[in-house]
Amino acid sequence: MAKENSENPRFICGLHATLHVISGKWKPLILFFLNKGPTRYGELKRSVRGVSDKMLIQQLKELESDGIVQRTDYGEIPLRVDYSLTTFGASLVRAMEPLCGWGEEHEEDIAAAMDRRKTSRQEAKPV
Amino acid sequence: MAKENSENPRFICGLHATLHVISGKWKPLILFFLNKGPTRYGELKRSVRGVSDKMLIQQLKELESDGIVQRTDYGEIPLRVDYSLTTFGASLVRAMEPLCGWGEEHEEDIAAAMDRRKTSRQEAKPV
DNA sequence: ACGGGTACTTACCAAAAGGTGCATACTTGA
DNA sequence: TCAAGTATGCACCTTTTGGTAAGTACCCGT
Repeated sequence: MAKENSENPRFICGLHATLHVISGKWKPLILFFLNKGPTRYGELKRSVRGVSDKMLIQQLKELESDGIVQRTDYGEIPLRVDYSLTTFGASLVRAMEPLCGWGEEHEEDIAAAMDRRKTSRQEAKPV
Repeated sequence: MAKENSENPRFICGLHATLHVISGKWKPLILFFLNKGPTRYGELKRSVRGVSDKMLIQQLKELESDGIVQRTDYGEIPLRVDYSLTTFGASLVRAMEPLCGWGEEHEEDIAAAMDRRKTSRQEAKPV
């Protein structure tokens, strides 16, 4: 039942495919900052507040292996690496814009709904 | 460190917010089918192949609490319920379209990248 | 009365995602 | 030499998510 990926390794709709690329707790943030231009690892880490090294590296690697971001090692004496969007990545970011817009417009409703769910979960597990 | 949601309960960018609404293993699929029109529970279950009752109901409830879908109980003698997109939900689906398009165009690259990751994970844990 | 269909609900479990913190290897500045 | 900074790796653990399987309550046809 869990192995029917032999016949249809593809997705139901394109969104399904896209979500595999952009979902991950820090990916939208990373994409958001990289969209502003190439960013050094440490700089990125300071921008994406709250992310740990492990998570940042992990998500960057995934984005890299998906061809969304590009890692550049300058091979310089004091370690120097930066990350930037590939052309492919830039096209993704462009396609994401309407969804960003929608999210911005309805941020409050979404936040309210999230709070509602968070609250009821807390009520379910009191102590 | 994990409780800094007191000052900024909002999101970094709209995408961040949107992803909270559409991420969930079956949500894109559900949205995809509901976009075709109101659908009865059982019908939806048969459409979204492989989903269990628990998951389908759970995701529908979340979408409902987010105001994306609408549950209609016809109160008829043999139980009859259907689900449809709200106006809000329809606007979300519209905003999702470019991302769907991007996903469709690059389905193969995405699938290839996913396979690459799946394979290396299997190699890492042989037995 | 029984099997099957409707729309769920629940308890229990496994897998995936994410978090913490320490370790590396190499640097520069004090 | 010691601390601090660069970019990463790794082991371990918790949280979240998803899956399995069973049960409920109602109805219908046989």
